Formats: sequence, structure tokens, C-alpha cells
Amino acid sequence: MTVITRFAPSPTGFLHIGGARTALFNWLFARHHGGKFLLRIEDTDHKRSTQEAIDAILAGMKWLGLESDEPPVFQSQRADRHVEVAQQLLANGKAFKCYVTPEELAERREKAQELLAQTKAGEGSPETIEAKKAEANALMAAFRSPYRDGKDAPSDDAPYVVRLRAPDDGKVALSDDVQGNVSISAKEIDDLILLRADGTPTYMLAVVVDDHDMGVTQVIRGDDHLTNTFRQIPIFEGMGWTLPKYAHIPLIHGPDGAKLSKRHGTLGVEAYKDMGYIPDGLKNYLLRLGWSHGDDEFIPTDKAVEWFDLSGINKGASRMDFEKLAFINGEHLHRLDDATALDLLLKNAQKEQALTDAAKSRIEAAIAVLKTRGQTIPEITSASQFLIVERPIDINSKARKKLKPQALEILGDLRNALNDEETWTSDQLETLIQQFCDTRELSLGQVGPQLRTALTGGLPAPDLHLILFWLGKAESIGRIDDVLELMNTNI
RNA sequence: GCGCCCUUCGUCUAUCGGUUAGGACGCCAGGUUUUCAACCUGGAAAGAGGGGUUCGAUUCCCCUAGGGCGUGCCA
Repeated sequence: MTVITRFAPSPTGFLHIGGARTALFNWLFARHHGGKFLLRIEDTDHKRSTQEAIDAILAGMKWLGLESDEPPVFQSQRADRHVEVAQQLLANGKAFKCYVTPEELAERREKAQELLAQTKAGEGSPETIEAKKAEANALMAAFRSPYRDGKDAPSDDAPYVVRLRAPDDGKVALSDDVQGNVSISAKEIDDLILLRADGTPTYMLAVVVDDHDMGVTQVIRGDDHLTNTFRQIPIFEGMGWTLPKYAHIPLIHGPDGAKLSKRHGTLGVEAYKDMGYIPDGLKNYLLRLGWSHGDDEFIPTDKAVEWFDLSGINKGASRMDFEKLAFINGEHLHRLDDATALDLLLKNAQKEQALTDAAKSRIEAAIAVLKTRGQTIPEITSASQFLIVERPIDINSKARKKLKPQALEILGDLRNALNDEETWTSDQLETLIQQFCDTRELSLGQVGPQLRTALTGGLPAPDLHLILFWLGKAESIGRIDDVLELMNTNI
């Protein structure tokens, strides 16, 4: 049987980091087993679903390279089928019509809360407190409808919902691929609503029907759904369907250990894109959050596909750590192919300022080195700033201190040596600088700082011969002359 | 309230009864050095607490504490 997984987000917001990881795990599992990865948009709640959210989720998945193997299924478009299944359950006695109103239910809950508050306040004798507590617990227990055994409708035209008749006793057991064997007693399960009073299907019904109809063999979802699974299992059983395998993965918490807040977690993946992370880096980080393969840390996507398994998933929740994300992102960025890196860097740089053609071609020449000088796109962008600035470049105050008269004298000589150089390659320039030092019996420390200052104005940059090479002869000599001239006029 | 799940360095994790409890990020120190990085070497840093089971527990069981999730005519 071919493996089929699915990612089933509800389009009430963008693709956040936890959803991205769930999608990743599903995608990896399907790829690892040569199966299919499907996408289902759970837009059953029309009021809260938006097209913007759908677009954002699709865009986020595309950016991460987690596209589904088939067009997305829209749950809202399958309502007829969901209703059909509910009717079947009604027909075979697994479900029933329930005339209890939402108001009555709310009343019941309120009463329970009130009773509980009273017991906390310690009103009355120990006996009455115990009695109240027991009553409250009974009220708080899983809801069993008075209509579950065929009680007559209050009136012919009374509105009703269709509820599943929950198992009466015993246990409902689940062998979860991550959580292990888990079970709860049947009395914890309520008679859940399948069809609302307006006839529309609920989420609980829809997931089960869709997972079945889509042929899903392995459900991988957040462990916030673990207890829901016990409610869903009776639906499968009521229809005589075989259950998919389940793997409930732990949730991701914020750096402070609390729930993901607006500040970090609820950020959509596009926010991570904007922060300069790249898909492989973010995926690697997300994969390692809760999953491991021995001591491996750097895991390219192809290795992830090869290695991924459910048994490597942890049961405990993990926290978001931006430092480690940055590090692992850097590892991927450093290995990114030059063309892609160049494209990303250029796009990022041009958000701030228009680049001259000269600057662009310098960056292109330097990209293989530039991409290694930071962990995110903005970092390597600022690391290439020395190639972007135009003459006469600013010399920052720290760099200015390197321009002592004696240093400038040496710089003048070096300038002439460079000007005489006809083979402007990085190897040749490296040799030239070395020979310049050797013949004058100078250390690089006596020659380099002022040259670096002239060429970069104090901006961070790699080795001197590389800077000279990327800048080109004319620009290099020009920048040196600017400094020599400036210092002369200042004297 | 009730039910379910979770708990190894600050963080992510390895360990599947016997280890000096390993690795990674971050941090500290040293090295390298023409700026900033990078890099190299070294270092500090953990089994929530209490009971069991066992010749032996981080590992298995129970309790407590802490955290999470669920308990909707939301998904």
C-alpha cells in the first residue's frame, strides 16, 4: 500500500512555524516512503476562513519546497459528502438527532462553573461542598445527550443537531507512532456533533471522512489533536472504515517556554523569509526541533528524506531558539549555489538602495566569498557593502586612525606598485603585496591597515588581494588616490 | 474541576539497565590575525523531587511538583 500523508491547515491565518514543521514532517514521511503528500484546506468555518490565508499558506509551502502532489482539497466543497456520511450513521443507528439547544448547554456549563466556584469559596458544610463538587463534576463530564436512546422530539419542527452516539463503556485505545499506547475510558467521550443545527458538517466529521476518502494512511499532526483522536475513532468504527496510522508530534513553544506568542511563533514563514533565512536552513532547523538522527546537525533536504522516520521524533515540546536557527541557516547559506545566493543578495540589497551596474558586477565576482560572511541574507548584504559604496567613500573614525603620515607614505608607494601591475588577478595581487612587504622589510601589519582603510573606509571585508581584485584596478587606485589626496589637503 | 501527554547542560538533543552521561547552538579562555568574521584548541554547564523494582537505574513502575493539550453547534 502506498503511503499517503496530508497537511490540513485551517485558513484562519498564515502558515506559522508549527504548521510548517507539521507540513515538513508529512512531506518527509511521504517522500521517504515514495508515497504521496496531500494538502487539504480545512475551511469548514466560513466565517473565519479567508482567501488571503489560503494564499499565504500556499505561498509559504511553495517557498519551503513542500508542495503537495495533488491540487489542494477544499473541505468546504465536500460538505455534501460529509452530510451523506452523517445520514448513513443516522441510518445505521450510530448517530441520532439531538434537540438540546446551545442555550441549554451553556446553562449547564455555567451552572457547573458556579458550583465549582462555590466549593472553592468553601460555602456550607463539608457535606454540601462534597455534594456540590460531585454535581459540578457530573455537569462538567463528557456530554451525553438525553436523546441518544431515541427520546421523542419536543415538537415536530424543533431544530436538531446530529450527534454521534459515543461508546457506552470500555476504553478507546490508540497506538500512536509517537506517543505510544494511549487510551481513555469511553465515558470521557461526549456525543459529539456531526451536523450542526443548520445542517453543516463539523470539523470532527469532516476530518474523518476526508482522511478516509483521500486514502490517508498516516496522519501526522500536532499533539493538540491527540485527545480529539479518541472522538474521531468511533466515527471510523461507525462507518466500518479502517483507521489510518497516527503520529501526534509535540508542539513548538516560544523561547521563553510559553506558548508561541505574536512576537515569535505566530510569525508566518514569509516573515522568516523576510528576515533572511533560506528554505533549507529553516527546514533543517525545524527538523531538528523534536527529531534527531544520532548526532547529525547539518541535514540537507535529500538527507532528511533518506533519514526521516517517526521513531526519531521526541514526545516533549521544544522551544524556538533563534541563535541556533541562524547558525544552521548560515551553514546552508555558505553552501548555497552562487547563482541563487547572488539573486537573493541583490534583491535584498536593492530593497534599501539602487545598485549601480558596477556594484552588481563586483558582487557577482565576489559572491562565492560573500555568501560565507554571514548567517542570513541581510548579513551577507551588509558584508558586501564595501563593494557597493561609491567614491569618494566615507572613512569611519576608527579607520581614519590608521592613516598616520608614515603609513600614508607606504600607501603611496604601494599605490604606485599596484598601478604598475598589469596582471590584475587575485593570485598576482597577493604575490604583489607579499613582495612589496618583503623588499621593504615591512610586516603586513605595517602595510595592510592603511590599504584596507583606503579600499573599504573601515567597512568589514575579506583579504586585501580579494578586495583589490573585485574592485578592479581603476576603482582600487581611485579609492587609494582619494585617501592620499584627502590627507594631503588636510595637512 | 476532570481526562490525556510531557520533564537529560541556558537551548536543541544522544543514550533504547552497566558510559568519565556524548554532540550541537550559545557562553568563557587561549591561538591565528590587515578590519569584521570565520577557523583551531581548551573550558564551565544536565538526568525536576521523593519512593520503589533490580546486583545495578537517566533508562522500568508509583507519587508529588511544574509545563502543555483537550474538555465548542472552532478547526
